[in-house]
Amino acid sequence: MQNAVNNVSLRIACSNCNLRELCLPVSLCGKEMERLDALTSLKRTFQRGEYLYRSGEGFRALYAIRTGFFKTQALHEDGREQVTGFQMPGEIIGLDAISSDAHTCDAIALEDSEICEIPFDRLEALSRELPGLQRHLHKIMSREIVRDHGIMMLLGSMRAEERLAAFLLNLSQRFSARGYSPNAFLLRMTRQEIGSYLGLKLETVSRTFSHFQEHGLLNVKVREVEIMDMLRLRSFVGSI
Amino acid sequence: MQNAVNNVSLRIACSNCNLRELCLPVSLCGKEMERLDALTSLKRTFQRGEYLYRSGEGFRALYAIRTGFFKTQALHEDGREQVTGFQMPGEIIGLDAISSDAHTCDAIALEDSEICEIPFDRLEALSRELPGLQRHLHKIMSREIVRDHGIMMLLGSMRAEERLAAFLLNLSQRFSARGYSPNAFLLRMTRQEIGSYLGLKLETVSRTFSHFQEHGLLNVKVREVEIMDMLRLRSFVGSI
DNA sequence: CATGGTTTTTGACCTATATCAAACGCATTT
DNA sequence: AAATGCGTTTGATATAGGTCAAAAACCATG
Repeated sequence: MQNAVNNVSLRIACSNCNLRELCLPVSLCGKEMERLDALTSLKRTFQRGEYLYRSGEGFRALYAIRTGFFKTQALHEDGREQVTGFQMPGEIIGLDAISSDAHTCDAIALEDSEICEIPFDRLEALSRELPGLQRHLHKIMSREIVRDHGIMMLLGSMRAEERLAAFLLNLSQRFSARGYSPNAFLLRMTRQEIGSYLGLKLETVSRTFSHFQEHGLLNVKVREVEIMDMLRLRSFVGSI
Repeated sequence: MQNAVNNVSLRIACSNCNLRELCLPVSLCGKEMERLDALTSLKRTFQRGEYLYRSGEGFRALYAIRTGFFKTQALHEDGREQVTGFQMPGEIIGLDAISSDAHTCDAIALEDSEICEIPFDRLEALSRELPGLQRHLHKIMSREIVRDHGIMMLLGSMRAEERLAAFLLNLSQRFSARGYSPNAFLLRMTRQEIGSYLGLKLETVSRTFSHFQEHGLLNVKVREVEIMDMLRLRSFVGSI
């Protein structure tokens, strides 16, 4: 909602960023990492509700999330919007804009967040020199394609309970990879946003949470989720 | 279904391929195109029903479709399968495999087809030398991401009629870009495959075709489609 | 700590699409 | 020409999830 200009420049290098095992620098040696540092000097902070970019804006850079949480949403001309993803620290966002040199969706901070700007032409130039970086960039793009196929599968052939279970397990796994508990976490998004992402109405999301709670799979208290029975939740996904 | 080994090597270079404006060579000069030719010498033919690759197979190459028609499908462990795309000449397939060095879906010829194999490590090496090729490869991957977001939107928030209209308009536009009529074309896939792609059951696809025909939007005769009222069909997509 | 606005939950009812089933059409084989 | 088989169409019925509505919980603000 807001559009404040309280974006600060901070000096934190890839080489001592605690996300380097998840983010772009994967598999780079010290010397190479320094060169990546030189590209990614610009950090910016965003308050909850602020836009990182908007659909239609020119493409200049990819963004690595350092802290916080974002959502991306595509808008239909008729006003309908679809959440296409929720991004957390270490993930790269803006890849969709490469194809047309313009962003094709909005990226909005779901909580106060900090990003790291990666000018794309300089990233391309560096990746021509560093095969390891080049390969990793390709892997990141490919991973996004695989992720999208997973969501297509979810939207195309799963029932509401399976969708929500898959969503929660995915969040759990990503929190876990970042050193947080896989069993208890805070949802940063509304029921409406979860529903948009999963192709469900917010009431259905809410009801499905309640069902899971009734069956002892989860403890849900609005935004706080605790997974009580991970195995049974897993068996939900793809069990019919 | 079959797994014949009637794959022939043919000598057709990118430089004289009539798909060069759609495929990888976009924006390469003569000298550069020759170098790409050197990579893509292996062409193979596939009969209807043959697999180009299968989920789980090791990743070595991308494939450019020269003639024919393919589908890609992802399989769920429980046997459910979801068609993730239909590919036609000039399109590049196999991008999902980069992330894990293994294919994550099956690619199956829907009619007798011919592909052009592009060994990925050599493509990466060449794209380190040719910035134009590098950028184009990135655009191709990004375009795939944007395409997938479109399908997510379709699956997540459109009704059956909108989905089918969007699907037909997309085919129409792609046939048109290849010099074929945008108004009349042959469907290469079954109702079941269309349904899987659109998140609908085959009966719903069939009924929706019938509705469109009743309303004078289409003439459908099994696999032959003629679009009678393109504008009204367009107004269907995203009209509520 | 009262207020107003947003988000979530729950209930009652409705509809788009799924499911089940049968007939039909077209192509291939015998 | 009959038989076989797959894909398609159409009808009758069922249901998962949508819609509408109201209450409850939560959050930010003065």
